Amino acid sequence: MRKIDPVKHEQKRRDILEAAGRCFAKDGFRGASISSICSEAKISAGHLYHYFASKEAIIEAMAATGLEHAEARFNHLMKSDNPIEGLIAEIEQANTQSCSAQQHQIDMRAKKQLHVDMLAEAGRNPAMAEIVNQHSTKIRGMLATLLETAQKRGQIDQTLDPDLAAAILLSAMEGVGNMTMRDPELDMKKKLDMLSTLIKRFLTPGSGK
Amino acid sequence: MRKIDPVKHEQKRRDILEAAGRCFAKDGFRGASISSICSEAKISAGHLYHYFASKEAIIEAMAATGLEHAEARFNHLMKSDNPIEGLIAEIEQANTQSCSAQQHQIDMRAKKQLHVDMLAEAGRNPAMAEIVNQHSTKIRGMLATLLETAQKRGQIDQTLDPDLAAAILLSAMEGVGNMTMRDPELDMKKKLDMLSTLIKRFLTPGSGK
Amino acid sequence: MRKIDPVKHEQKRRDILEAAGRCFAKDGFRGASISSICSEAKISAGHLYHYFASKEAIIEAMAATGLEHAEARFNHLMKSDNPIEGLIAEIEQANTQSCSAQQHQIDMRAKKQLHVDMLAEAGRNPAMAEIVNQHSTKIRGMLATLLETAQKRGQIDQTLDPDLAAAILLSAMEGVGNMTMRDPELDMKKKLDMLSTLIKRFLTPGSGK
Amino acid sequence: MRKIDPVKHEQKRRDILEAAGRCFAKDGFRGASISSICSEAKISAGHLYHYFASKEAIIEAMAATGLEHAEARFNHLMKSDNPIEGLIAEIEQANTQSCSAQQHQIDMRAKKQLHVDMLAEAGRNPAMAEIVNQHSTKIRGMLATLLETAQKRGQIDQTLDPDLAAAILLSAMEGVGNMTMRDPELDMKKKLDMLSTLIKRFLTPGSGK
DNA sequence: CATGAATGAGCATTCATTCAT
DNA sequence: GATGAATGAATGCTCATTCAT
Repeated sequence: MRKIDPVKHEQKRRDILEAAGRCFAKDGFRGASISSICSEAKISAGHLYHYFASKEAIIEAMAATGLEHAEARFNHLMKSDNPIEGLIAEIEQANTQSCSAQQHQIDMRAKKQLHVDMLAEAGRNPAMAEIVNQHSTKIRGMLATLLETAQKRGQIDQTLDPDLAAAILLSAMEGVGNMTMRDPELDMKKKLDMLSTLIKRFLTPGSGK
Repeated sequence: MRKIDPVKHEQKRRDILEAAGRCFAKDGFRGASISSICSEAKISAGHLYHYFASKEAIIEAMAATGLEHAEARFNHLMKSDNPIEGLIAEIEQANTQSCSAQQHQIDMRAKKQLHVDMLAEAGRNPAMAEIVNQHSTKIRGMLATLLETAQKRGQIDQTLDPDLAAAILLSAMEGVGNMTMRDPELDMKKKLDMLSTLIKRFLTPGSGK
Repeated sequence: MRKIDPVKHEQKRRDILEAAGRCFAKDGFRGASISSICSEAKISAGHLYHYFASKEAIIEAMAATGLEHAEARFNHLMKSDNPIEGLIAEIEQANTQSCSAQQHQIDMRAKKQLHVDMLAEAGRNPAMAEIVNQHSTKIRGMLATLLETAQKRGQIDQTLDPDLAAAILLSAMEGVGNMTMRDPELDMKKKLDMLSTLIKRFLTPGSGK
Repeated sequence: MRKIDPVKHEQKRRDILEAAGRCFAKDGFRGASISSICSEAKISAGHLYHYFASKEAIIEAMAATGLEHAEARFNHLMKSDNPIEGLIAEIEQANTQSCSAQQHQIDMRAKKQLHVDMLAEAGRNPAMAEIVNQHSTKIRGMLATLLETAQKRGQIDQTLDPDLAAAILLSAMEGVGNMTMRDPELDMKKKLDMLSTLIKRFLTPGSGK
């Protein structure tokens, strides 16, 4: 007679988070209103608070799960034996819409937008800063490990500090990702080729003098 | 009957813009209120509307003048004969606080914050998108010209497309600049050294295979 | 098909009423929420409505049973042959914490708070006004009867109208009880001694001129 | 051209305070809404916040000014040479509506209601508790001084501690004042006569044994 | 020029209550 | 009996903007 169904509850949470993601991408964390999120999620204003304690909590949950997904994907792509190839695969994955053109492009754009919003938010919201920093540290660690392994194999320059090199590479990749916002007129394919070149030259052994 | 003094008027506009910059850096474009800007600028709420038609207008004007300053500084630093040296100078200028430590660091952080905010805003505000894009295009043009000249002189790799290379370089620099937000624990000096290495390897002739 | 157990039902009602009492004392009738009462009573929000039709109904039931308890205690203490002694006993009972200091003091304070809240509520809620008035009339009747008996015995001034004197005495006692709220710094023991003096002088025969 | 008119501002504050008083008396501090106060004061919801920082601030200001008025009136009535006469005058002033029957009675009732509400609020709002306590302490001091003087003149019993006696008298008066809420059916005139008797017997010299 | 009074829509959040299970 | 999901109106408060002076 009395049951708590944690599965349904969790599913609803995810639904709301997705709706919130669409609203945040369109209007920003501050610009999106609770009522717009509720409309998008097709629930009443009051009911949202059975799932999240506050707007802040929604933002944090969304940032956290979003970054976890990114992390998982990155982790998967780093399985390659060659870090250069892995990075390039990751870049292409993150910046191109391969199949279901229209819909995917929207998701892509929304993800980039959320990413930049999180960075901006991190600058003034300590909770967000910590989420972003933890995620960044994790990803950096993964890449650093990969670089170290590759160094031992002689695939990449052995004089580079793996951690610092990872930091710089990820920053550069992020910067190039943001170009969609800054310079939407540039051809994505050409940018990615040039980025590949940059990465190869940076990492290739013997190029360090 | 006497006309307004256009010089004074322009000065007041600049004062307000500076005050707005401080508020926006602290609270974001949406988070900062007109009344807080007026307090900071020491004018009354109503009076602000003699200088700007709306909050939107303030945001746009601030973005525009802010980017013009950045542009001017970049232009000045690109005067060097060697683009690699120029870029590194620019990076250091943009990421370190040389003299009046405390105050400067605050300004630095505020500028970075505003920069990211503008990027985020550009994603949803077409007016902001155009401002950011125009500025980006200008800076990219400058750097591309410089790279082209250097290619002719044989200082850098001649196989690189100057425009694309400039785009990638600027993106990477921006990404590294944003690291302060993502990973505040990393040592700035080391990051800049690594970035220099990246740029050198990317541009140095003969490294292309 | 089996009927509800009226004993259990009544017990649950009492449990809820007690929980409600704690919440109301802490946050007031308006300030306490149904959900906080349900938490305190360890039942679900919806289930409460099997026992009470509305928040209003809870408030009224709580006021009624609370006053019935007060009434019973008063009735018991008025059993004494001498009304002066009885009143003083009642005052001490109502204003001091004899044994389990800490806990009792909390209960004391909560009761006083509820008492004042009821009075305030009575001013704008006719249902509450009637409850308070009925209770007050009953208690006043008891005391009046007692005074009348004592007058016949010559224990107290015979010129006093018993009903009016009872009203005034009860009011004064209530006022002194409320002093805990108004002037918490005053010593309770001394106040009670002074109140005893007041009562004695008021009632003692021959003091009327 | 530019003027701040503090007189007008202060007048508006008072207007709002009066409107708030009416709303609070009708619905209680918690029950009255900002929007109802604004309707009553004929201003917009937002504009109220130019005059008061919060609802809390309105409540406190209203309590403070209300008690100041009461204090002033009390002070004036205590000018009499005989404290017994003064107190009785005060009681009558506070509990009867002499002239403009209808309107005054409403004010009277509203004042009593607010008084009880303040006491209830003081039990859980420290700010209100302090306001009530400060006022109470002041009034008590006045009365104690008066009693002391009268003791020296031999007008009242010299064995009573003036401060405690003042506390008890004020409490009793308050309790009787609250009777309007508890027992509205009782005749006010008779109650006041009986209260006079109580006071006289309490204070008259020689009645202490 | 410059002020600050004034507006009214909008915000995040809370709450008493209902209902399907 | 008993649960917790669901509602939607209401609350205190903020804000960009306008306007009389």
